[in-house]
Amino acid sequence: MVLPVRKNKSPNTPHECPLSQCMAILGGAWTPNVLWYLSGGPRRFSELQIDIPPVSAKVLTTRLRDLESKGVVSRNVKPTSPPSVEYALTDLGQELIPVIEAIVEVGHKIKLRTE
Amino acid sequence: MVLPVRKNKSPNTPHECPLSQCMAILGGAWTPNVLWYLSGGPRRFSELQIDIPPVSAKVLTTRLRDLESKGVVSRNVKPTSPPSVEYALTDLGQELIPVIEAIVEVGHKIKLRTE
DNA sequence: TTATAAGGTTTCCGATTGGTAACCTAAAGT
DNA sequence: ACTTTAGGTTACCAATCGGAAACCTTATAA
Repeated sequence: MVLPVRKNKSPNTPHECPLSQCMAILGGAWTPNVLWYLSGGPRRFSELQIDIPPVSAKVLTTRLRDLESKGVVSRNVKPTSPPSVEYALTDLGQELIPVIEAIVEVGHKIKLRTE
Repeated sequence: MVLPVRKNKSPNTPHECPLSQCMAILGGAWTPNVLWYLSGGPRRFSELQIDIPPVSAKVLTTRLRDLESKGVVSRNVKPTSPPSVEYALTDLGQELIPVIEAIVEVGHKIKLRTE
């Protein structure tokens, strides 16, 4: 007795995979963390380093540049001395907040299970 | 004029980072896709391969094993010949659905912007 | 005049990923 | 006798990732 493969599509068939679209943004190391901290308001480079101690300067720079090029984060150089740079979520970035919140919420539930 | 670093914590301070907890689950390649298709009901190995054509057998196996060990997915071998194996979301896995849905929704919005 | 600050960049390197392709088992169909 | 099927496993390989540490600039403060 051989089970036939159900050739029908799964009920959930994304149209050209929005999942991958979005995960391309969230994918890199520390990306969700950066977005989370920025969701609390604009934040400077050195402040993000304090918020997320394990992130290296190299990776933090890379992430912020990536997010900027994707239109998720804005970069604002203030004419102080030495110049300070403030990062903030763009409108598109704001749209990601529900995702981050959902992730955080599940993270809590997972903790409750493992404890 | 030197800007003082705001030493206060960001308003959003996760308590021992549920973000990382959850991202540890969602992190691997194709993981969100697998969860998405499983959210439509139980699905067999070969069916998932059809659902997600670019995933290799090796990676799909790895993902499913990972998810199983994390209690997100259940594995059920049916006594057919050759044996067929059905994967399904556990209760914990169900809790991830809102996250996946949030990701999909943002994916759509991103598409609208880039078009 | 030397140090410090902010916000990086660059180089080097090892670890982790993920892909390809070959292989495996046992039973059932042809 | 041979092939197909389901669900993998294994070995090998190249690319990518991310961490550590050193370095850079320019203006002000000590």
